[in-house]
Amino acid sequence: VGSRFTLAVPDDYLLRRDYCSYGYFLLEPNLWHIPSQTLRRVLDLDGGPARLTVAQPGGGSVSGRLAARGTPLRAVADRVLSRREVVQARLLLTRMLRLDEPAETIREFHRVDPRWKRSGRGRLMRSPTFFEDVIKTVTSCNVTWPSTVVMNRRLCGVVGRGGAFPTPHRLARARTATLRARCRVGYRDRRISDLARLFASGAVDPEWFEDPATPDEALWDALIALPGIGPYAAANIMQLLGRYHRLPLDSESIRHGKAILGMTGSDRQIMKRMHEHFAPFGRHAFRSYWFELWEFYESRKGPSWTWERETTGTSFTAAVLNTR
DNA sequence: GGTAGACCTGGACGC
DNA sequence: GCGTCCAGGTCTACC
Repeated sequence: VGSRFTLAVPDDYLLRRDYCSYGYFLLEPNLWHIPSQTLRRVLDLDGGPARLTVAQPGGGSVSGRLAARGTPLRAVADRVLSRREVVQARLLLTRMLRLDEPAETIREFHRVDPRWKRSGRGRLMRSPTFFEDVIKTVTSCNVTWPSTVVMNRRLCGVVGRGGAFPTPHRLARARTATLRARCRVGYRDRRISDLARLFASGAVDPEWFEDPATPDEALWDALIALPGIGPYAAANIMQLLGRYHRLPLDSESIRHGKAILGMTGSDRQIMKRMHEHFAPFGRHAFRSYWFELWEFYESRKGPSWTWERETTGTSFTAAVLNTR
């Protein structure tokens, strides 16, 4: 029997809705277990990898009830964790689930964009570490979703310890040829390797990037300077850091602008109009943009907490793209 | 300042 | 089956 611990959450927090809120929830080592409506994931802790299951009591129903909101989360590990490891696991889960984002911030978002007040959407999941967010973003650039799924599966299976996401040190030690041949990252091999070395050596200090006091512009410049990080990736990492002012616009945004918002013109013009369209939402712009996209996906695939990781990898983008 | 072409993988399509 | 084409951001070279 493994260790158990609880996690307090903000009063609006609903695990299935707030965890299944961004595509990374479908990427390994993350797994949303649909029958039990629980989050399962391996964390690489001080004493080695541990498989955690996180549930929200009362949140297991797939119906639309919001009764479980604010109920503390229960985490169970598959082995005994030291006190230090429990602290570590709490910090990682808190970052991933954004449990330290106050309910008041979400209420403010709903005042700015009332469309999401009813569902309560507003929180976005991310990775337990800044490093994983950066690498996952690189694996999502210039590929279709199924390739991103494969890259993350292989990185965890080939390089990560016990199926966990690789640490900077482990990834820095992996040969680029291994990343290319076995992890299927293609030409990203060198960039991923370089990023891992920057983190492992301390040249990139996650604390500086995570610090709310770091100015937006300085953050942007530092991100753009990283290998494999261009304007889209930098803007996406900014939102993962909780800075929602900038929109990471990609080919999906163009599709959305044309199909849903009825925009016309060249791709370049649509990009510009998208930025203008969401600018009034200010520091919540990305949330407004993202939940519009998410609502479109859910209109085709049902609620995100019913999406199968294994089939979504191949069918998801195809189904969405067929609407063009 | 902007932009053409290369980068790699996997899915779609035509034969 | 097998070959060809294409989607998808970043980077370099060049204007």
